[in-house]
Amino acid sequence: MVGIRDIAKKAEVSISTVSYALNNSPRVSEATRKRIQTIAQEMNYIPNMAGQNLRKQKTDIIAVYLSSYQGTFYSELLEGMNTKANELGFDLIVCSGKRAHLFLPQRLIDGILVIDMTYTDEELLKYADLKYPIVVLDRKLEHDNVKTVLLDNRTGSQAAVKDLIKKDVDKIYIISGPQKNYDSIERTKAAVEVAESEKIPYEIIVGNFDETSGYEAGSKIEIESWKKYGVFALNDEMALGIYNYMYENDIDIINQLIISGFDKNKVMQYLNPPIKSVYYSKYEWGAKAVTVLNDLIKEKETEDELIATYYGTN
Amino acid sequence: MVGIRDIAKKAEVSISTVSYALNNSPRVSEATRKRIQTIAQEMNYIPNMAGQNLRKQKTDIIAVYLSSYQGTFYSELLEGMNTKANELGFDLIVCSGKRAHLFLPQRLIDGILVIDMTYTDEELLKYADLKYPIVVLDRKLEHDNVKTVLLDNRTGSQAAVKDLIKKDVDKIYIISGPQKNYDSIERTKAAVEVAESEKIPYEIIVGNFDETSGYEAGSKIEIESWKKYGVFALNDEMALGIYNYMYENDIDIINQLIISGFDKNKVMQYLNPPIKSVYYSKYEWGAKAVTVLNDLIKEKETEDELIATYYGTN
DNA sequence: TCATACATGCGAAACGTTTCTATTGCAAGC
DNA sequence: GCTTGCAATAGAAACGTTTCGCATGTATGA
Repeated sequence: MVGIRDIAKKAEVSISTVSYALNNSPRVSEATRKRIQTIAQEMNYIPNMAGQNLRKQKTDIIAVYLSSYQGTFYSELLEGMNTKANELGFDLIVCSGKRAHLFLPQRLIDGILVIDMTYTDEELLKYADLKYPIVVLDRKLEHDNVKTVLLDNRTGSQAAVKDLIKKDVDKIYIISGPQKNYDSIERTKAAVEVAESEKIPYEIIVGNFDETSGYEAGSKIEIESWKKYGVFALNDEMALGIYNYMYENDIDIINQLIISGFDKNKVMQYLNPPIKSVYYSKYEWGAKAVTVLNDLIKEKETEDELIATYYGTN
Repeated sequence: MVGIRDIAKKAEVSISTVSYALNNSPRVSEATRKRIQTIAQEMNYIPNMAGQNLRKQKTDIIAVYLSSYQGTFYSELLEGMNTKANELGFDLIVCSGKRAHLFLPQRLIDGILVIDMTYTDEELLKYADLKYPIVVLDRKLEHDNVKTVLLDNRTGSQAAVKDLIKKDVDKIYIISGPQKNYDSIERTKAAVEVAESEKIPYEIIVGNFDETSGYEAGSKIEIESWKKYGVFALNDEMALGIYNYMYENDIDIINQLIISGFDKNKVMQYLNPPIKSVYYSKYEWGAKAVTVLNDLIKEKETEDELIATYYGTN
């Protein structure tokens, strides 16, 4: 392992000079800077992060905490985060599971992006009290050191329900996610508002955002043949479950029952008929979240953000 | 930030004693160990990784290098890796993009799992020369310090082609991936062997593992109405592209042309008709890779591994 | 000519741990 | 009672950097 010392020896200067040279500090002359840098190159010097981290008390690494790697859902989000993070001079690492949760207090990373409901609000607020920079994407949290970058669940949900109503459905089923889930609550609220203001009967069935719960929800929908139904599943996994149930039970998914989803998973467009879904740029979502986190870390003024959503097949 | 020093002061012992106590060393008495540990608890002490890493010259972190987060492909693989890594006392982080590539030489991590063709063989071998523990999942590499955990591409491919032949196809199209891609080469080889030994005409169309290239490959397949064709796409993305092309061009995907894929993506089963695909446990693949990496890090004897594949709709 | 300023470089401390070696005190063995 | 041995603890060095404060030498201005 060649270190800064070895370079100093070879270049016959002090280690501090080497450090300054390698960091392009104006405290060394142009000449020695160049000289040292080429020597470092020749010796294949690579700085030791542990040493740097210890001294600098920062790592320029930020992390996303995911509850699981499952699901196609995250890919685009992560791409957005990664690109923006690199742009801002950070490395992004992705972690899942409770072990990684020590990275932040252990100062291995400079900040976190949370989209993982297995972390409780209390836990996160505790970290926030300790001034660790945190951005959450999966809940609303009130704290000076925590920022939120959330979806505009309202607009998309409203559009979805209005679309169902336009198709002349007689009743709308809203298939919600877990009871305390922020997105689920918001989407439900917006959907209910539209249904009520348009005076369309509606019913809420509680699911938990996975496909099985959608399937089960499907079985709870009572279908009378002379009526037409709209089903607004609050995410696509559940929409898929409902689709499967209806398909297996020979329900006409165009004329008798219309399904709308949320998230615009790729699968939806391969279904026959395809299912409309609320969509938004996961890429932009991820990028925005990182931008806000960066502001937090650099102690710039920063605001909570809202990511726009749209509705359609697009 | 409460550190080991603060605890020492409070407990009125030396910092070395604190360190021993916190690490459950037998060098301190049971009594003081307990005493110090409760004090540490009370003070909310969390060890500083930078300090530990610097001193211990290791981090107990391993990383997966992915070329992108794109695609549902990785989810299960990562779950397998993560679970096994935690079991073995490691944290797993997921990195994508060229920036992260310094983590290893910078000693931020103890070893890497590579499934990212943007890293060249030379690059990896250079690291291997430096004794960094590396496991590759996407190529075959001959080096004492590099182990491979690969798919058994042969068995699955052979089964897929045999299945097509059993369906009485008159000709088989093999849609390959990138020319130098290890998996693609192996799958092609195995497929060709079967076709030749069974004396079925075949043709290879070069794709690049993405959906578009599959679509284009589809357009290159010349269909004569009195013949029946088998198409073996070397991954599911391309199979999907072909499916789309055929669907748009009204080709009968049951009687005129049969598509087989590789990887068993979730989407495949929602297609109508569903497409058969070669499958294998990505979870097991990931877990095995981590096991081998662990052996390498701990300098245990270890072997290259081969992950079994199967064929079907299951 | 002398004081001042500045460019350049050096030495040393610091970051928070772990772990080797040294010291102390006490019990056991003769 | 005196050595020996061991358990328990303390001291100090080390890991690899960065950065503060200081020293040196040279150029500048009056």
